[in-house]
Amino acid sequence: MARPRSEDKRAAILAAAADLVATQGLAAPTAKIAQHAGVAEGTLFTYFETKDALLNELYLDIKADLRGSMLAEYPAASGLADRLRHIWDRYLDWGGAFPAKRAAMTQLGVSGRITQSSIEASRSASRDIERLLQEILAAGPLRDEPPAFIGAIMEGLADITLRFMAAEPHRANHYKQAGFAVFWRAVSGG
Amino acid sequence: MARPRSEDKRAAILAAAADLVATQGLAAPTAKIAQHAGVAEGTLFTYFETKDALLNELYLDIKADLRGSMLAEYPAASGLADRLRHIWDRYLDWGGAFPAKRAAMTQLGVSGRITQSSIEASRSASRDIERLLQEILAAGPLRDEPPAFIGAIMEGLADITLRFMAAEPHRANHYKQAGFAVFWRAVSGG
Amino acid sequence: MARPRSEDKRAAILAAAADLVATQGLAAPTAKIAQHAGVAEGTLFTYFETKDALLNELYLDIKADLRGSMLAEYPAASGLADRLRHIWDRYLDWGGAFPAKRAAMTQLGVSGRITQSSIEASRSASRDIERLLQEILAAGPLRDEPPAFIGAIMEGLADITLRFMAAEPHRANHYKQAGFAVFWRAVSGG
Amino acid sequence: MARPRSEDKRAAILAAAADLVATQGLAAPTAKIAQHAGVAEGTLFTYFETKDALLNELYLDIKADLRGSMLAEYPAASGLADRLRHIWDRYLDWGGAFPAKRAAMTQLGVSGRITQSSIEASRSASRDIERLLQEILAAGPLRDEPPAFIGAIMEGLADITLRFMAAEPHRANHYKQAGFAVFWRAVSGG
DNA sequence: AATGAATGAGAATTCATTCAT
DNA sequence: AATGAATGAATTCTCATTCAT
Repeated sequence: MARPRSEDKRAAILAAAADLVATQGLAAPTAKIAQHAGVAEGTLFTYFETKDALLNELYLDIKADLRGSMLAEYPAASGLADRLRHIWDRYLDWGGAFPAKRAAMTQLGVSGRITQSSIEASRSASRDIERLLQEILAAGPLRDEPPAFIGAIMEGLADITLRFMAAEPHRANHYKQAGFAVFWRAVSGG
Repeated sequence: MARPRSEDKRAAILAAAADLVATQGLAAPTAKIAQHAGVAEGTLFTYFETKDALLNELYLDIKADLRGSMLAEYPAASGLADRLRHIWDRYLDWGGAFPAKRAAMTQLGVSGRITQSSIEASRSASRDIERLLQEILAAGPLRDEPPAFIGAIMEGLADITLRFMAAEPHRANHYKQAGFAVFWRAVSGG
Repeated sequence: MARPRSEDKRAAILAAAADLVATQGLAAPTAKIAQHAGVAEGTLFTYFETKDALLNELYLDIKADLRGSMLAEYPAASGLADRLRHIWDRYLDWGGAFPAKRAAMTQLGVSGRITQSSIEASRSASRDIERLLQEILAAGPLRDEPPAFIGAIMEGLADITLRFMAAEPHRANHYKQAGFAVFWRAVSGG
Repeated sequence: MARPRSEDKRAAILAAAADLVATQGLAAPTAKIAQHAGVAEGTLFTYFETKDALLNELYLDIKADLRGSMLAEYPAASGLADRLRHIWDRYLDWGGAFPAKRAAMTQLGVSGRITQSSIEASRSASRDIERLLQEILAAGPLRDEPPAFIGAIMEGLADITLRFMAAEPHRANHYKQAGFAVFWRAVSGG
């Protein structure tokens, strides 16, 4: 089992899962996911051994996608605030561009169905970003906190910001700025 | 004339629901909730018309509980930082004391099964606290943001802090302080 | 148990049962019947030991009611056709006046929940009418058939007639006549 | 490519449903129907979306079966009485041969769970027979009544006849004749 | 490998009946 | 006697997973 042949199908199933988990939560039936992906019910299980396996792979997939977005065109040579701003903006842009992925990520995050090892895996792949954050903030008040704490704060503030951006689209830009200002103050000390 | 409905049973069902939703998510079966509460399966439905009704009432109940905790012994006469600190501490103490309620609240919050009217109801009951926050922060950089935004930031940062407190209990106190410091900087500008 | 005190309540329960059985079939919940009758759920069971007992008593009650209607003002001294017509008219008038009773009677009749002894009881009480029919028809082609057969034919034709009267109210009178003509030909031989 | 849906299973489920509805009424559980049909509980729902859908298809199925029986070997060239007698006999033979189907048909007919569109569908398929009846009876006293009225009369008298045939099997033949005589008089006027 | 029918263990409710008040 | 809360078996339907084709 689990001997995928077509990478396309695998991707289609993951995308369908993201969409349905976003809109219907974890209760989204595998049958619907398969249908949405354009494959047969049974096919889903040749790509993912169980529904939980699918959810875990979806989690890793989305996290990797987000990471990729944040690191693309990273201005390594710019100043501290610019680099932080780059990461922030990329996070929010990604969240705005792929609301289903973001919503699915939230669902999965609190679901209790993501295994410890998936969490570790994602976290260790995020080490880059955390190191970045840590380095950026080495001079600030959070210099002695674990990078995961700083990462969580960014994620949390970004999520809230995205929520308000979505709720009041015409003020999206305002919230994007305001959110960053909050984050910047929180981590830089002013 | 007949047996009156028992407030105890209602409370037991809500408590059981909080526990099970916290550990197993929204998929927690009503049968298990009833059993956990020490009543028959059918009894649950004499107190709550449907599972969704139960979840909504649980949501309101938990929110009200948290509000009560935050406002108890509120030091209305103290200075700004003290009052903010009171709210923060109460939030975290409550979260530490009732981890199941907190976890259930998170699950319910992202579940999509809480009706708009439940959210409104809870929000309007929270107006007090939001007004408080807003008043406290009237001089700071967030003075022009909607109180809900400020409330969400507090909630978000408090949740993250609680997560780290739970993960590293021996450093709980450290995180409580550090979290408040982050919050304070975020909203006060220094 | 089953020691009724108020004849009114008993009657109210029977009436409510007739209404609900007519509209919702035998699946009509006892709780709804009780509510409709203005008594508590439990009260129903002090008047009728079980739901089946209620249904059987309802059956007998309706049958007795119908019998009463058919025999009232019976023109014993008139000619054959007049007497038959009287019975026919009374049946249809009753069915038109109490559609719920008639519908309930139909439901109960095919339900398989009316005991043999209820059926006997009702039949033996109908002996009067059957004897009447038999006597009336003593000269006709059905003179050697069991009275129950003749009774069933009348009931069957009357039910069909009522159905068409209900479906086309403006032609109700026409069907009443036409139905009788059919019945008369069937049993009198022309 | 996968196992095709089996017409046999579908038929087995319908047959099981007919049997159980005949003996236990509409309350017959889907679980028992499935078991009786030799399939898993869930399988029933791959062939029929809901229990109501099953009941409706059962209704249509039985009606079609009966229609087929009545029209087989129809002696189109014979005289009026012969043709009518053919239809009558076929109806009674069918009812005697498939008592479960007949009983189920009765239950379904009064259940209120057959949709208007099922009734229409069946009725329009019966148009042939009704036209036949009407044509046959064109010269009689019912020539101006709607064919549905005539059809209902035949059905009603046939059902009663079947009931008496079943109750007194040794006189079955007698009732079959007597019933037809009643019908013939009723519709032909002599 | 792909399909979708088959499976049966649950899930949320309902409801006749009992029983404490 | 009257009430209506309490009970738990029974019901319809869903869904992850398996398996014949």
